[in-house]
Amino acid sequence: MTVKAFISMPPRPQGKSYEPFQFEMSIYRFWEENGCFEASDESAPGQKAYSIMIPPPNVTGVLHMGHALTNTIQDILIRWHRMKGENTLWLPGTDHAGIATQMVVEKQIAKEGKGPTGKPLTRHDLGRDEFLKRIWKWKEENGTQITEQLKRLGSSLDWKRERFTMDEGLSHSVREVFVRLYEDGLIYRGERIINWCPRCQTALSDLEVIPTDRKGNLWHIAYVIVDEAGDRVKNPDGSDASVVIATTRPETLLGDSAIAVHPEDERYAPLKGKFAVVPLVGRKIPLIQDEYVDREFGSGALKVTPAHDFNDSELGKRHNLEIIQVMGKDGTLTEAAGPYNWLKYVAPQGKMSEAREKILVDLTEQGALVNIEDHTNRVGLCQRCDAVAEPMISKQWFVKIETLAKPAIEAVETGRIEFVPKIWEKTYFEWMRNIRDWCISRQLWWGHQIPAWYCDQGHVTVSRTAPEKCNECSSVKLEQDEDVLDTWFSSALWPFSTLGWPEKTKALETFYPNSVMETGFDIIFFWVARMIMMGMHFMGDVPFKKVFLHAMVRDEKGEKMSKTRGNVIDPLNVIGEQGADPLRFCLAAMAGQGRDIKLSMDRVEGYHAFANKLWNAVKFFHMHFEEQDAEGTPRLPIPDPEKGAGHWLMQRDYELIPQNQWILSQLQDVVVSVNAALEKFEVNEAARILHDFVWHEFCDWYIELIKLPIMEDGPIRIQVIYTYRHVLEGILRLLHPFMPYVTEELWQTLPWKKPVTTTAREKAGLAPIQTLMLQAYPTALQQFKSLEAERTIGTIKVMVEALRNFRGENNISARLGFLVRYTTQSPASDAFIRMHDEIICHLAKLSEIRKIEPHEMDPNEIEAVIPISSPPIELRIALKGLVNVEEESKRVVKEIDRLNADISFIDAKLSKESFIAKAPQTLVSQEKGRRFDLIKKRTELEAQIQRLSKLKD
RNA sequence: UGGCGCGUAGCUCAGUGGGAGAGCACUACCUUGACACGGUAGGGGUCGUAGGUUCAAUCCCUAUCGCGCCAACCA
Repeated sequence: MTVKAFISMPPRPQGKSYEPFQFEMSIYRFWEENGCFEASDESAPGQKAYSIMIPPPNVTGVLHMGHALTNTIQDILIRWHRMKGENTLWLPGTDHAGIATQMVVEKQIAKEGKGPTGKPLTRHDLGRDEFLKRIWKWKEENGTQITEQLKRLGSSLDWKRERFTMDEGLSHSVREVFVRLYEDGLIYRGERIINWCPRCQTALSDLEVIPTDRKGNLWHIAYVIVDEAGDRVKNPDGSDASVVIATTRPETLLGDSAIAVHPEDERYAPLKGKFAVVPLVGRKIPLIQDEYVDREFGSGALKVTPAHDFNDSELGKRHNLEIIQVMGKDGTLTEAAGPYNWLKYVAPQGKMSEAREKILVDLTEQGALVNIEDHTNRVGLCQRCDAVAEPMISKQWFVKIETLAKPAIEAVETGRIEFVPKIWEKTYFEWMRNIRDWCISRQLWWGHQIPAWYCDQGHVTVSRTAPEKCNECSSVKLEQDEDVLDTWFSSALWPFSTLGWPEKTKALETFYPNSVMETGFDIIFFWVARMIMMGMHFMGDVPFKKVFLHAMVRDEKGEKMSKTRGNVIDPLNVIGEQGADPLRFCLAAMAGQGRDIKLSMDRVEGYHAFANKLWNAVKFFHMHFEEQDAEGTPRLPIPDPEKGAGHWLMQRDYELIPQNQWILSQLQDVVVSVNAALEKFEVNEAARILHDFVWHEFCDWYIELIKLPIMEDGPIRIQVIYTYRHVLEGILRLLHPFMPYVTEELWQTLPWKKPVTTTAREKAGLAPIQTLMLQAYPTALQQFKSLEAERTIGTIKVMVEALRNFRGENNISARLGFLVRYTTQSPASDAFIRMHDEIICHLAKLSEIRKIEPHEMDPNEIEAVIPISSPPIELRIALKGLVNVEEESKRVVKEIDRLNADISFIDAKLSKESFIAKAPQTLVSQEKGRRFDLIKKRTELEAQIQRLSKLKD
């Protein structure tokens, strides 16, 4: 087998600073061309498989912040697992998005010309086949936009496995599922009340209707009461009896088939068995009694319109009422509306419909309209077009959900599927336990056409392929159902249809169940629940083991970003300005569980600065590693540590200088906590730990700590270079899932890179490749843990910080080095300073630090005294010519104030007997020890104040 | 109506039953040989309010206010 070499990255000189646009695109190409994203259908022996299916974005989609967040989180998980050596699959794809896509193309053709009636062209003018061709064409031309944008973000998706919900394979899965569910009696066709969008002209599922508060009116309308024979019923006072009902939709009265009152409502007791007359149409309808009616609302009487209201429909069934369909599918009233036929019942927001207006005028004329109130009520809006969706009786296909829901509920109850954060399980159960049948047919053309055929006798034949004759009567005059399936029907199959189901593929065996489903909580019902139901039913196993639900990205005001609101922050603009890595890191850092993300550009900029910081830390390495003398020869050649710098260091960890031991020790803690955080999906915690380590430990302290030793000639320099190199490797690997581009770019510049491979590469006969993205994710090396070095560097930090505080508070120029003398009675402390005097001087910018014995001290010299408790040392700085006594007094007073506050706080605690008695003993003695140190420090500072004040006199 | 979440520095957000943290912004000093996209020092919060549990509460419990989300059959 010939082994193909990898396509190497074009060499690039390292720029002065972090400029992401210089390299992001070419790095992505480098990864993709070399097949770095590809998973293997079969894992190697002993190798774990890890898989995530992308929540397929709409083909019509444009990358928004929600996509950016979800894909960043998924990419972090995927890259982390891939680096852990697992056979990792992240499968890309897009969703055909029925209504959305159809609408886009309909708008397009409407602009193109006029139809035969002179109106803009519609899909009906083109015909089904032609229209579908147009959509496919649109899809070929525009459907890659979103995937290109995902690439820009750095998403390491296995593009060779990209799927589309209407591609051949997935369409095959859809038909298979439909037919099997039909055969199992879990899909049926029936006439039921559904939501209808008069603008989209299709049925909608319950979920696709958004309940929205709208200001409107409550119209009170009087219905005359008659008896069986049609004669008017009189009140006791002799007047005509009537019932007043309140409605928000007066036009529906045309379809009334009863008036309902509460059975125990005494006001209406005399009217039992009587009838009401619907105004305008004069229909006689029964007065019924039902406990559903709320006596407190309005007059306590309710008009019942079974054809156009979900509750009324239930009432209608219970009381066997007539169903009168007065609202047509086209947005106008039907023949059943009599004289009002053809009037429009749809209206733009804020306006009254033609039908309603006419009916109100007529009601007023007849004197039936007795009162009008302002009233805010909730109307259902079509999720796609915002039109008011009307409940309507219609013949549609439904999925019988109860049977499917049961195992899906159990899967979560038993913990076979775990929601993260767990809080969402409650939401899931709540919905699943009250779930209603799912209306899956849509009166659209773009989608999976329902595999049901009708013969001229009206028989139904459901089949995987076009049948030749009717199953029942063998008629050959067959026509396929014109409707298509709800887009979510095909999405529900995504975890297995994408892997080749119903074929028993190797990929399916390897990657089902998926490891994680990462998505937004807003589609738990639309998608997550349905995937679980379908997965349990068809695969007999959960579709995924974990559901990780991320927060919602909102704008700076905390409002939901949406196209209609026009408050969308375009991630591509952010990437263009700041780079993909800063955006990713920001989203990761803000993805705390249980809180919405208000995106702040300031923070993205902050992470840009972070990337730049990292960039410069690598630049510093190169500067020293490649240092040359005047003739251009390397200052000191550093040999390649054949088995890696880490191995080299491990061999002689006991002889490393404390700076090196310290940073290696700290790195182990970071490795442990980052892995632990990722395990718990706490990407924000992992990001925080890495940011703080890189900036505040590695850059702020380590680099400063080794600036002197790295200049030395000889073994110390080599050991520093190796340590630096090793820690840099660790940082870049740890950070890679979060900031893939900059870490790869920087890693490529480093010496001693080792090529690596994957199962997929091996099987494809590809050579190992030099890339950071496939290097092993760091695991802790306990041997590098050194508490002693941590103590040493910790002590140095304390002293340096005290001296810096002295300098800062006294406004001593950073360039002015001064002499510090110290006194101590502890030989160990003395030795400590002698050992680390160079570092201390360098970090605190001192000219010198030297011991002074008490008898050598000049009693007339005015000194600042800085007491350090551990090690027990007093640092002394001659003030003359350095600082003004008043300034220093102020600093010391401030310090004493702080100490006093601390001491009284501790005293308050220690003086309480209950504390001594009940608090843990370790805490009590710890507090006592602290008090002792603080008092000692204070005594010294007070003496200092005494001396300073004497001087002022 | 029910369920849930949030309320911590000017802003955006971490966090914890034992003296409140970061980034940005702010003040002062520093263009120091990685980095001014930087460094050092500093200012700034009674952790929404009121009770309770506890030796100890920003954290746990209860109530309350404010904001937001979700699910609902009040026409």
